[in-house]
Amino acid sequence: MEGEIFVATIVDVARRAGVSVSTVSHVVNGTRFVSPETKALVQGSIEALGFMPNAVARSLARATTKTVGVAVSTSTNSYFMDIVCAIEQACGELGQMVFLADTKDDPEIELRVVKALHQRRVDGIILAPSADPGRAAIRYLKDNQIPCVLVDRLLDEELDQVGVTNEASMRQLTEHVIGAGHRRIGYVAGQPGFRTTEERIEGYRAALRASGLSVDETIVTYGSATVGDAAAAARTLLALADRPTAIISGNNLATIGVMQAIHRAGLKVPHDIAIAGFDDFEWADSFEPRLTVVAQPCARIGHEAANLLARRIGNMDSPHATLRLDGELVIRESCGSRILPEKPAGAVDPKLRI
Amino acid sequence: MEGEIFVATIVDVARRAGVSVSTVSHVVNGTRFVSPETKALVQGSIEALGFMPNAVARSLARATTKTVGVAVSTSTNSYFMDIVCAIEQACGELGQMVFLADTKDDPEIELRVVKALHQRRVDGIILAPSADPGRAAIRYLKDNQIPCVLVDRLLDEELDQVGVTNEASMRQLTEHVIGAGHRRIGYVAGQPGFRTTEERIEGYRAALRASGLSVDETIVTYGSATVGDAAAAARTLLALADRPTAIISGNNLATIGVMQAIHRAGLKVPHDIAIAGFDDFEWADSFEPRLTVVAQPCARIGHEAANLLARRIGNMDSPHATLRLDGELVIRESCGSRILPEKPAGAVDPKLRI
DNA sequence: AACGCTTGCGCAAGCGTTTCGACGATGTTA
DNA sequence: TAACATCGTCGAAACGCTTGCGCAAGCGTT
Repeated sequence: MEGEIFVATIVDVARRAGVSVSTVSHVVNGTRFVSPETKALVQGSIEALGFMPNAVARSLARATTKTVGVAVSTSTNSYFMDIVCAIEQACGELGQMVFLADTKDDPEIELRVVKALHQRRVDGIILAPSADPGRAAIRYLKDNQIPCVLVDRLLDEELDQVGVTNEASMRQLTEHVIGAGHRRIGYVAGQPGFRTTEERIEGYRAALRASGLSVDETIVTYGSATVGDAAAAARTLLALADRPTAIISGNNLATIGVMQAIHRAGLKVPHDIAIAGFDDFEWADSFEPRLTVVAQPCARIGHEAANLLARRIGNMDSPHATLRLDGELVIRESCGSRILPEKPAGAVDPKLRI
Repeated sequence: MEGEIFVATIVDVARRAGVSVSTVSHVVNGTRFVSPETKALVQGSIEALGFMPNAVARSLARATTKTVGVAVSTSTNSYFMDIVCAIEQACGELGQMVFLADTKDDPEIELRVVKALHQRRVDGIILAPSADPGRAAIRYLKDNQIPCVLVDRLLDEELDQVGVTNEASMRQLTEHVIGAGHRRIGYVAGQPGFRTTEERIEGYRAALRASGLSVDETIVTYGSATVGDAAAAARTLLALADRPTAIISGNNLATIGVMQAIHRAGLKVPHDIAIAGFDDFEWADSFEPRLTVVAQPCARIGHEAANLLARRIGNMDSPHATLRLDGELVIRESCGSRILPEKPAGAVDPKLRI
């Protein structure tokens, strides 16, 4: 092996080209006119030495890192990874790299990673905030004027945020279940403590009320953080004397948990019980029960978040935006019927994959 | 809004404490003895100013960033995200942050992101190499002596690598299928061009041969990069006059594709056809067909990769290691029988979730 | 011929740390 | 009491880049 690898610096390039360091910098960045001859000289030198500007030195000098931090709970919710990928993609197009950090949905860890990101001088942070009553991380971000955008779990804060129309989407989903003939519909919520979770429950309630159904609080379970929690919640629902004829789940984890309970109970979907949930799965088309769900536009969420952040980085006092993207009802067979949602006759929504 | 937020630097801290900058540095880093009084003084000053060392300046001075890059194909294979999360976790414990970069399994992009990572002066890179015949990215890594470890797709290179025992695991899976009574077993491989893919096929072949079965190359399809590809491959298998009675898939994407084709064909698993695949799914326990698979130890893969990288960063000429971790056969019901793999009588492997 | 403008580039002061060498003020020994 | 370690601290040179300022040469005016 060669002992120490030589990595060329800008002064090596300058020396070899017989020009000043600043000239090299200017040709590298195109920040000033340089005569074609000199430019060629410099480029030749760069080529010859395999020079590649040291990004950390550049960051120090420019006071910007072209880096954003993404702090989400990777473990608890696989759907975040779809968003993360979209963010990565969008950031790449904006010339940014992304730091991935796991909050584990723990306020303490959340604060820690936000600080770590700040210490690394990221240009901005995209955060799926944890259920922290003290909102320590948020406060930290605001106190330090760190550009940031919140995803998924929206807050009543003056911040950029992007999420989905939880209430409307869940309402639509619930209405579909009602339309399939169900009158006694249980609910297994996602992680407790989030507005997202509340809004979805609210959508569920609203749909019930709008259909003249009363909401029986004994069959809505508030918040399960894991698949196991959801399974347990569903189990109690299934053990009820007058068990619900349908269960709606508040997110992908809850859906899996509910199905686990149903499976263990030896029940068949949709014959014995109907189910529907928030969040779609790539495999949902080919496995039984074929889930009827509302799908979140993960790609768009990530994209919008990245772009909002870029805007905020560009201008710290542009107005704050909060985007609500629509979920998409994907009707399959887990509710027992293949009824279309009410629509102007004949107009089959093309977005509606049946 | 306050106009410009003040962020304290080390000189602010020093000034306020009435000591030199170097002393502050030494108390921050514990790099030299400082008298208790002075230390207290400095710490008070740090506290008061909310000082937090600028990581980019530190990186420049120390010539190390405490950052590793993870370059994988996020889009094509969700299982990578499990590995990424494990890497993130392990790196966190090692005091490293991780840059996430998507290679899209495109050699050109791969090289680009590796260069970008290098430009950012990451301490090391964990790479799931693309199917690049020229191995440009690998060459770049070696030429520049960048500490790196390869995951999943192993190469015949002098590098640290971690993957699974593809051949043995697939052989075990195939033997299980054979044990379930199948004699005509189709194969739908994962992404073409990877050793991983080849090894799995080889395991499948070996199992067939070991059981005295001949391998009919007309029912092994080599490589499908996407769910759609796999579905198409499976479709042709299903259209055969003497269609296989079982299909084995080479990775999670292929599994979904195969199931898609089976579902579209109106076939029932395992009644009409059996299936088994590489890669497990969190939901596999509760959805039909309940897939029999070999599960990869993603968490361990990520963990080992991170630790190998840390070792390599610490010592550029420690010997190269390539780790092969065992997959775990998870027998469910998609092969039509609930036969246990051959084991010493009575000894039911506890690792074997049935 | 003196003047001023443009053009293309170099100088050097940052950016916020780390770290090596040195330097007084003590305490120890001869 | 002089010579000498030891101890705690400080000064300053890196690290590799950016960028404001200014300079010299070349040009066109009067």
